[in-house]
Amino acid sequence: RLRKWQRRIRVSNATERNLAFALSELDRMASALGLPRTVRETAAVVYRKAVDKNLIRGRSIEGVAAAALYAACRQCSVPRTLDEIGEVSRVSRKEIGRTYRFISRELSLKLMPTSPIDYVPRFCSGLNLKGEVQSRGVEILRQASEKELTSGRGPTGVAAAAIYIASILCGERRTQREVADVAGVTEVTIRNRYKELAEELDIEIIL
Amino acid sequence: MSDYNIKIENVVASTKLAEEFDLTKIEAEFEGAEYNKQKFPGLVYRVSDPKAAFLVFTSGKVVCTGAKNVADVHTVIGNMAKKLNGIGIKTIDDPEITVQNIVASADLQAVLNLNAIAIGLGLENIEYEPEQFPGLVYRIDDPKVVVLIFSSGKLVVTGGKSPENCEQGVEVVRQQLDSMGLL
DNA sequence: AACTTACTTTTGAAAGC
DNA sequence: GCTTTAAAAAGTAAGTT
Repeated sequence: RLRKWQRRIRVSNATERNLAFALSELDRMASALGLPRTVRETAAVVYRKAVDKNLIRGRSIEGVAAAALYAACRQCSVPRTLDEIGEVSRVSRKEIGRTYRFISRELSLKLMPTSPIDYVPRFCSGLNLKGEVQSRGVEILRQASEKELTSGRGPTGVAAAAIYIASILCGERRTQREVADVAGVTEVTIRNRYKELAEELDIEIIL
Repeated sequence: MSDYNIKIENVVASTKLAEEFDLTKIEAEFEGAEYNKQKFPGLVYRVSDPKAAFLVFTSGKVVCTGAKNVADVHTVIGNMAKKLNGIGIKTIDDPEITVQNIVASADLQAVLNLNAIAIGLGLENIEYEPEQFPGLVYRIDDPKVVVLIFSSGKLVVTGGKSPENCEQGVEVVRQQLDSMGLL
């Protein structure tokens, strides 16, 4: 009888300790990424649901925490790439992606892939671009989506290309190198995407 | 009629050619054979007749990959047995060959909206993470196969045990997309 | 900017860590 | 889970020329 009690207390302590560690991990990563409180809370909710469904078995707390944060960012429409989450996590991008798919399916998160539009505000502020450029970029992305120019392409690359074009159209030109750096893609990718967008959307770019 | 250009790209099969193998001896006798026990427990051997690659194990079991059709699998395994006999290694007469996996490609000849397909097939039934990979992953239970769907309309069907499984997989996808008006 | 090479995803068996 | 094999799809990346 007493043994059973002690065991429960021990398990309870371990569970609480793990939860506390996970929450501090979430806080640490969220702080490093400068994420708002709402995202941290969303991530905590996702993590707790994963715990309630025993999804941590065979997985590291760090991995599930990172995956929960990745999912939370997407749910809150302030996406971070797996690479960005990976940079502040001690778990590899590959495992975060794998864990994300697992908890996403098990918790039925049903998240649509990230829209390039969701990256526009962050990328534009990183490039010190005004709201006008953001609006232009978003408009270009809306048209791109309608003309099937985003299927299968990386959201960050498409967003970067749209911003690159918008910055030129608004007379606030940023170089491909600058846009590539804030978006975390290569100049080659921006070149490929922006040429495709300009061509299909009949946008004339005068350099 | 409708031609989806279904093409088998790779066939993986397994069999047992002997009760045991001396991989070190085979490595010494077979030109190009690679065997690093600490790296991988099997010996790797490539042939170009019909092109294929073998993984040979000490247990006598063999895995054959890279063949372009089921007939070639039997051909290359037969050739392999003869080569082994050629260096004095006895092999089992009529080895039971099991096709474990077939990879095929196909083309629906239509540009696809993967976001719409993701919703149409149900987010809980698919995986589509363009940040990581450009194809949408669709797992089918009917013929138990996995289909990778690309925006170009090209498909990759894998996991099937027979060419028929692959064809059925393509047909299931075609029909589902068609019924949702996404083709 | 072109080329080439290479890695992402999926599948399956084998024997061992 | 990993290791090794092969193969396609399309996007992205990295190293050369």
